[in-house]
Amino acid sequence: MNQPSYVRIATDLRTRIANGSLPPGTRLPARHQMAEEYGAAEGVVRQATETLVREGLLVSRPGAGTFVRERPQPRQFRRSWYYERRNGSPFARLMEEQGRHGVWEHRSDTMQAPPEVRDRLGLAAPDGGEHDVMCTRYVFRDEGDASPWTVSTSWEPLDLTKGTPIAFPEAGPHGGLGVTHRMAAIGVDVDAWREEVWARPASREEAQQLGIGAGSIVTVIERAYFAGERVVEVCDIIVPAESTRAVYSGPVGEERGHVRP
Amino acid sequence: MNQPSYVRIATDLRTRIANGSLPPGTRLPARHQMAEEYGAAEGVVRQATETLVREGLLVSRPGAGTFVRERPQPRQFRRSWYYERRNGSPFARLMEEQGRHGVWEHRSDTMQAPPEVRDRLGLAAPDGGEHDVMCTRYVFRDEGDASPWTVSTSWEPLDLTKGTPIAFPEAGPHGGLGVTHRMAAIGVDVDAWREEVWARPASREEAQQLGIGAGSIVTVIERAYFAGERVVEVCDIIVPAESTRAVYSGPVGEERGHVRP
DNA sequence: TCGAATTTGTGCGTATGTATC
DNA sequence: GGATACATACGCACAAATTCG
Repeated sequence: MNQPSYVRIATDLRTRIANGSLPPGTRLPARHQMAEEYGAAEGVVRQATETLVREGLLVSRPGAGTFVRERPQPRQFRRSWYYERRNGSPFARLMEEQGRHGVWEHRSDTMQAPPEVRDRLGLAAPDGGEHDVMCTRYVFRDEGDASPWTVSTSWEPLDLTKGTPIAFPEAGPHGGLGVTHRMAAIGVDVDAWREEVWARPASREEAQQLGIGAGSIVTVIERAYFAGERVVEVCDIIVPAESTRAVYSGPVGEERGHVRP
Repeated sequence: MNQPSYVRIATDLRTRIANGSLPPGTRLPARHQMAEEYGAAEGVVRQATETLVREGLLVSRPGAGTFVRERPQPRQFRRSWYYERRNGSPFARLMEEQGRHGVWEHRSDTMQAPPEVRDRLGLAAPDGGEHDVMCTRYVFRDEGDASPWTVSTSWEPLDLTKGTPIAFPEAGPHGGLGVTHRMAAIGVDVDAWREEVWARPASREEAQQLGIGAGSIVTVIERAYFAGERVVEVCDIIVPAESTRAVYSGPVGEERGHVRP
């Protein structure tokens, strides 16, 4: 079975990265040079390196070169159900558990929810152009780390929070605390969560924000928090797929309620 | 802001697919024809269609053409913690809940566990070439559906199951039942599970098995079942990322134990 | 500081092999 | 078997970013 050249080259590079003969940070020879070394055309080498860029093993920077990626310690993004109802920020807590120090930036704006978010929040049809959600964008980082852990976007319905001290998630007396904490402060009892996990190629903007190669893969976690039947928050959590694993765990046993279809 | 041609073409195709003017099953014009229509080179059109193939929107078949993908109903792969400890096969049950009918093929072999599996199962160093795990490969399908939901590979340590009626997961009186059921039959009390979720480009073989385009993305779910501190099964579950979402949900509350780091 | 060399990203055109119809 | 279409491969050119003397 004869493999295409670009697959052979990709495999060769992959093994040389794996066995350490191409350590992180190494700059690969230029395209034309590798083409000569492998006895192949430049386009073929390009296909091979693009493959490894999508796999997260290489990064290319125009004008600079193609580099073996500095692999951050494998990141564990624990998503366990027992997390909330504790003090402090959930992300800060997650990082502390791994001996890291979490920091983040955010920006909150009111807006009219786009149709897809509307649907997830169970909002009625829009009333003219009126703003009906608080949208907050986050970038979460480990203080010592160059590239962020995740970029996230959260939406909360204004009919719940407008005029309350928690309307802005990161401001006021409960600023920066978890959703369940903040909601409890206005008498909303968050009793369940639900997350849908999938993956897709990163957009150009996401790849840049997360410091990953163009076209590489992001894991998408779509979270919802519930108070009874009411959805009180939804959030899109975007993480680089090749360096971060979402970890779920729990007991084996009978159904105990609090599960959303 | 001037975008590259292949991005423009990809965006154009994406919107035409989204708004229904290129319905599922449509065959796109041949590359050389599209190149003429867009006033671009063939290579550029190829870049554009390859992008959409990776996104799961197109499939190309050599000699036949490039087609808008028949989008299966969005698949929900529920992974909730309360699933087990019920009668029947977990997959059959999952499908029933969605009004489908699950079927599957399998093949079991004893083998010596590869290092990575060894590590996950907590096995000691290999003893010569002796077989120490039962490896079972599955293909799970919806009876009415062309492409499988998932291909999975399960490993169970033989020092637990060898010589017992459950040594072959799909044979004997407990064949086809869930891991917790089968283990209970030999007195092993499975009390916790843990899943790591991430994603990567599909291998050629996986893409073919799952009926997705070359280079498109698979979600990987690495599952472990625990009996106390002992890992009694590990399983790699591979699903097409663009059509399947892993769904986790649970209550909000305090830690209740049964969680594995 | 600036300019020259280098490198990637993008684009063009062509040719051949192989699968499909 | 012939026509068609994609996969692979070759080679070239230019713009933009980066590097380095």
